[in-house]
Amino acid sequence: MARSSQTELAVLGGLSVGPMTGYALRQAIRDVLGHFWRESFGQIYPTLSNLERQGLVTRLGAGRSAPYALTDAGLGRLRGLLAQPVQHLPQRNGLMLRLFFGRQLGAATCRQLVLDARGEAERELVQFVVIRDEIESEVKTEADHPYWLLTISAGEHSARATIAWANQTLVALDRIEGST
Amino acid sequence: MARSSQTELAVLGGLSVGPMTGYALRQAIRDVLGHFWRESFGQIYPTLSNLERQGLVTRLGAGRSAPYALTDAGLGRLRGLLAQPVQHLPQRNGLMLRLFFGRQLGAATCRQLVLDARGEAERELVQFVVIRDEIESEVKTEADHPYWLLTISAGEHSARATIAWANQTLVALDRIEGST
DNA sequence: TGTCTCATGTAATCCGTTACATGATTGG
DNA sequence: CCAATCATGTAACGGATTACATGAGACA
Repeated sequence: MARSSQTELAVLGGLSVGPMTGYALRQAIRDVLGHFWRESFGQIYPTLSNLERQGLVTRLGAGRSAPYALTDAGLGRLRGLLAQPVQHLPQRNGLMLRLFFGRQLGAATCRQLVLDARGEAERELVQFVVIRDEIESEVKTEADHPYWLLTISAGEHSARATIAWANQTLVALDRIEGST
Repeated sequence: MARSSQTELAVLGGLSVGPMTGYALRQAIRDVLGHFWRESFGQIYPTLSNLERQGLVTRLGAGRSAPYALTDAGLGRLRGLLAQPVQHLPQRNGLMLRLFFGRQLGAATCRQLVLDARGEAERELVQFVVIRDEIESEVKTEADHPYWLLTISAGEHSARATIAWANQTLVALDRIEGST
């Protein structure tokens, strides 16, 4: 699966929920998929043009703000892409890199980094509750909702793991600091 | 902090542990930092040449297999880079993207994806124990070790969180499957 | 009228992987 | 002497961000 298909997948998937403009699509990806996905305008618009040329999406009506919608062919392509093996992204974690070379950085600075990471995880956790409530309280319960909640749950598990690790790590850093 | 500095950081950091050839550096990054970092030859060699031109690293001896070593200036630069704010990488999680659009994929296929993810997390967990033992049993206990263990601990927390999430998710998928 | 948000696009640039090319060294 | 590993590099390509450019519509 070529890398480009990853963006195609996100775009087609977004439109499978409902017709949208490119602008709204980008907002939806940022707001709803933001915890595990991101796309920029520079990717979304060329991809949409591309998909339109292939007949996988079409614009509902004319004019600048006409939303894009999936065609039948587009839905087929989406299902094909979803069935492709998951691509393992090159993960790069700047925090871990700094901690690994933490001796050069000093225990005190490492502490601050870990505190920051814990704070961010705590804020995320709050966000997840908000999103979960939004999904569960939507008037029209979409068939997609149960799946969406699975990804929220993953975010919650991940955030809680980060917080637990951070607390342990702060203790460990105290020991390191004390022994120098 | 430019993106390129991220590779510089990893290279300088690697050499802060000890002199190495580019080849060995790549292996070390793959084997030791592999859980949260990756570099390819195409990045490492140009970066090393670059750093040598700037006098931040130097080769010990002549010849093809002469290892690179940090200079004093290089160590300074490393400390400077480490102190820069952590760069938030564009995270893209293909598994989550598929689950989010899981209705199009079908609950059974989603199940398999989650099973695969759990299996991988379990294998990682075993790996972490092996690495932890290696670090703790090294004859010469390096001052870096306590910091290395912090990153192993993060990996363990993350893997355990993935396993717990997967188990919950498998139950949830059964419910979804049952209700269709 | 002016400003904010909506909406679309493009060009420059950077980063990173992959594939290719080359040759030295080591061990069987 | 042959194969595998060590060791270094480069060129092509693709993907992604960023900044720039443009303009419509809403509303105050």
